[in-house]
Amino acid sequence: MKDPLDNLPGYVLRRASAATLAELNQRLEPLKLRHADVAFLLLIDEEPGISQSEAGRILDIQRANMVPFVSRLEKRGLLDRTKVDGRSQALRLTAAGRTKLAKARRIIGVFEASLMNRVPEKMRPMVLPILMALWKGPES
Amino acid sequence: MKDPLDNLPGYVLRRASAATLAELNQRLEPLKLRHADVAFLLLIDEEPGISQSEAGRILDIQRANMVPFVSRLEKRGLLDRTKVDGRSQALRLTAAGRTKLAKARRIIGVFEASLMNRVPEKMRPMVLPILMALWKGPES
DNA sequence: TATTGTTATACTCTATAACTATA
DNA sequence: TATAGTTATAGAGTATAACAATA
Repeated sequence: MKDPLDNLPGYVLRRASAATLAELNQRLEPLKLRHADVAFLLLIDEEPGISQSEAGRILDIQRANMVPFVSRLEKRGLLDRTKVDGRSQALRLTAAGRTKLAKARRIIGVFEASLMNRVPEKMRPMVLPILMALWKGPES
Repeated sequence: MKDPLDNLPGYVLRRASAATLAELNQRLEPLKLRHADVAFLLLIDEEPGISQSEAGRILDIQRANMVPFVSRLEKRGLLDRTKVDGRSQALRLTAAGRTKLAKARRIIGVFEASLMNRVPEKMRPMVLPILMALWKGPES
């Protein structure tokens, strides 16, 4: 039976997100990482020394939820924390974290290419602009 | 600070979905409905007498998770179940369910229009095809 | 044998409130 | 006063396994 909600962009957006997320998590399973882990590692790699709160703001993860998130990755030896003042801590990848991230990058690369590949070639340049517009609105 | 993941379609897809979902749930809050409730009511309205399992297959909700989902809406008087054979039950909207859905439809309409509105006009015809392609791949 | 509805359960993700120590 | 990190907790949402009744 055809899904009668297929003409609602909001609904299709959600289904597309859920389906592709599940696929990505499956691809990352050999590394024992989830999609959110990789996003976080990518962010730390690009902004070494970033604080936990700032990372949470960028990734839209609440301060409270960052705590177990960070400490799990720290326990696995993928990142470390160094106090920068009495409150903040600077997050940096360890060598193991960088090695892990390099592997994750390859998986992400294949995954993102596969995503683009299912879109007809003519429309590919519109994918990112459209998704950004849906996310953040017309400006920005 | 700019989000350094903004060039990854998969990541932006997830953020766009999460942001718009949260917005839709907020718009639906006065009706005490969640986005999944409305999708379900829309489906029953278009396929009256559909079974619980079949609805779950279409909406990608597991049989086991349909149980509390359906019974909550039934307790609120929005739908009813009638046995069609010893196993299956036909789902149908009640009068109250149709009234509620009519209100939800107006909210959905405004929401979907607002979604399209944040996309530059030239790209709007591509929104649904691109999202469908990301969801289900090139064929279909 | 396969399917429907069901129960029980667990895990992830997300949300809120409150506390502490620092700035 | 505002912020960073933390604790505790609760609520969605989602996943699996197993069972009884029925097809």
